[in-house]
Amino acid sequence: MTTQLLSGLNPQQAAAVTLGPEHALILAGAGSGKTRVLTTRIAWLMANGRVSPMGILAVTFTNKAAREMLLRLSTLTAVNPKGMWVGTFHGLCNRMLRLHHRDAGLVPSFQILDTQDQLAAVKRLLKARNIGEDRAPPRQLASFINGCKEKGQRPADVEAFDDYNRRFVELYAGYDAQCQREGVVDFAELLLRSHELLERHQILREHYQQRFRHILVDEFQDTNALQYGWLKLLAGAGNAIFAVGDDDQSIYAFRGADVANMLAFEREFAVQHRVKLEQNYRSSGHILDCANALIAHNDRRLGKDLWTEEGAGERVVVQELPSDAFEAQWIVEQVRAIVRDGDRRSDVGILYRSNAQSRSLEHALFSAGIAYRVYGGLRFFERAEIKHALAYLRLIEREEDDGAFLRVANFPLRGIGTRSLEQLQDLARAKGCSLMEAVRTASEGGPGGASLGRLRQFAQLISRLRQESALLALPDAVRKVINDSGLVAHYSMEREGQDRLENLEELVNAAAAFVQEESFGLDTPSTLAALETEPVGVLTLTPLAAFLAHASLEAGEHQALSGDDAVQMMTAHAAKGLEFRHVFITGLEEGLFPHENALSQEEGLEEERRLMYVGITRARQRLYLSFAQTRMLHGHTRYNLRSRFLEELPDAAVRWLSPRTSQRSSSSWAQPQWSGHNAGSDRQHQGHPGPEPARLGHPLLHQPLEDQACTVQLLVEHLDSIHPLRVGSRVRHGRFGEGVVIELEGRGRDARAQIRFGAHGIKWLALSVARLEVL
DNA sequence: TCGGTTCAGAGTATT
DNA sequence: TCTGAACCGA
Repeated sequence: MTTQLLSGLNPQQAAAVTLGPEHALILAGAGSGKTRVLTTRIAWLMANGRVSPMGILAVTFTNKAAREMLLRLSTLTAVNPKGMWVGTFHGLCNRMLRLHHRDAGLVPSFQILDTQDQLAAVKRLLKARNIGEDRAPPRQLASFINGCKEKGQRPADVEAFDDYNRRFVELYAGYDAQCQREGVVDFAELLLRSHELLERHQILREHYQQRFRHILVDEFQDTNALQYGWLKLLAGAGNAIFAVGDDDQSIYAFRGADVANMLAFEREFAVQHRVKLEQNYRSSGHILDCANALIAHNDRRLGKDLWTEEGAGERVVVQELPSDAFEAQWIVEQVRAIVRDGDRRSDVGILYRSNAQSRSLEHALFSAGIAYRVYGGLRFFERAEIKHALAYLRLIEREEDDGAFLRVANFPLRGIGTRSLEQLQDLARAKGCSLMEAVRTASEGGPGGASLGRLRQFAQLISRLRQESALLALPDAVRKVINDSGLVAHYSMEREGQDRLENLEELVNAAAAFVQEESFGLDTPSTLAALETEPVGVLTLTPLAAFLAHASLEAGEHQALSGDDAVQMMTAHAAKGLEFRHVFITGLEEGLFPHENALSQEEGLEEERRLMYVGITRARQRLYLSFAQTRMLHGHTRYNLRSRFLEELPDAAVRWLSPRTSQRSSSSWAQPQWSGHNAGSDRQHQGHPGPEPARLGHPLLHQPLEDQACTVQLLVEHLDSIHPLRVGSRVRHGRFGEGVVIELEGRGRDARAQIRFGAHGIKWLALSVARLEVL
């Protein structure tokens, strides 16, 4: 049985899987079979009787990763993994808090605020305190609160060093009080509460320490201080942490992730076993050479080199284009060629640094009639109509939920205006009760007669729904709520309400699917057995409360914009964990990728490089890198240098399709190096390794005839804009002295340059007027 | 309460 | 340039 588990693993993987019950750090390179090692380890531990299913805790960051792990486990073992503690940090903390809600100081059916809800709660707090949003910007306050919580700090722990800060701390305290009153917790609170629970309750802590003999952590490099602290509390004397991560793929420092946790873990736990997984099963050799060479430019690394048993494959293609529009057009051509060669559109991933870049790409793909799908839009449970329906459900579950009350008291419209709601809030504040309670007790001094009647009707609607839905199965209850609340009627009246109606219907389906999943997980005999020592709390949660928690913790799929076989477009961040046969990384320009905001500190640059590394290692077979000489950004045409990352790739693994200028700062504009003849246009698809780049001619001239007129026109326009300055050029000005060009825009007489002068700061100068000496 | 206008800001993102 | 949010008048 165990030999079968180990078959097909390479020596390092097998070593990791079969490590003894001690702490271990697994450095798992991209495409090295990380998930396989994690799940096989769990299966192996159980198969050898080293641990029972309930002795395992496996934690990931995303629901997707958790699902993947459960799926693989179900193929590796006979145990139903649903009852095991496998999930996201937030999911597991939620589970723990439900079980021990009393010790955690929470009501049993506490609700979870997502980011939107949290922001609304913060705004409500500011309003209640009459604090203008200019004095405390809600977003800033929310992120301050989250930042504190992620460092493990309650208001009392935060050092208030100035008045501004003191106000934030004060508001943080007010926010926590408001949440407590309403019985809601935000995402960070789930973790912090759970941390405090373990910290303060020795018996509980020891119970879990003894129970979870093996703690397995996925993507360890992404843990923040609080998550690491939580793991430390769970790690008692007799258990083992199996941490899997890749410092080279740490790209979330900006949201609190701290790679240093990897080293801290080795040190604090006196980790004896560090296993490196370096054999890559995804990409061909040239692609890996690029990845290795690039990441070698980072200083702070644990050190790792990817290799493959497969061949070198095709060289990585680099293409320079005159503008973002041309870049998009070039990609369209390549995708067409790929499809002509028999691959699917969905084999293609197009990556970019920032979402704004998707526009020109979408435009080109759309015009070319190529189906594409952009990741990153609104997700199912984040849609307004769904949030509305959920707000009704939340009020039914817990009438103290003022956030939900305010969201739907007057939606659909029932004549309860802002004014009445404000009065009601004042009343509730004065009485120290919830809005719903305030409606019930309001007589005089509250909202005026007519409004009060409507408010009472609303309150009656909610209690009627509560009573009636209690008798129904969850999906039927959801259907009743969306109908009787008037949501369905409202959206059927709306011109563009059809999609929203469909989404509401989908919510009913989601509830049905949820009920089915849950009953699988909790009612099968094997998992009940696994849960036998579990306090009953989790089983007493109503299906509705459980569904609401599910809706908050799992926002659902990103919307798909087009059919099944579609080109996949996303940011490099979103691509982490995915792979494509063919990958385009676009916009490889200084200021974009690496992003300008990251350039000021060395750490920022290294993170950008890791992001590039993540992008490169997504490709299985072919990798296309492109950059544009000019790009429209924020309404200005920017003239960017090509990305330094391109210089960091090994020549032998790369094929430049466009002539490679020797200096990144040299002007390829002043001396266009393409021949201007339509040489080589009979080639089926340039972009694949083929004839000498020098003989290619400018790739744009390979466009179909009907497009060529416009192409030439565009080229002429671009040539018109020649001037000797580039971003980065050093110049001298009579009055301001020496400076550096940081941006260029306009052309001809309108051309302007933004220049940073030492003592005189940053200035915009018209090139036709200013006397500039280029240094 | 809606619709239009104005204004600022513009990175990456999971739960 | 474009977008989302805030604000004001009907």
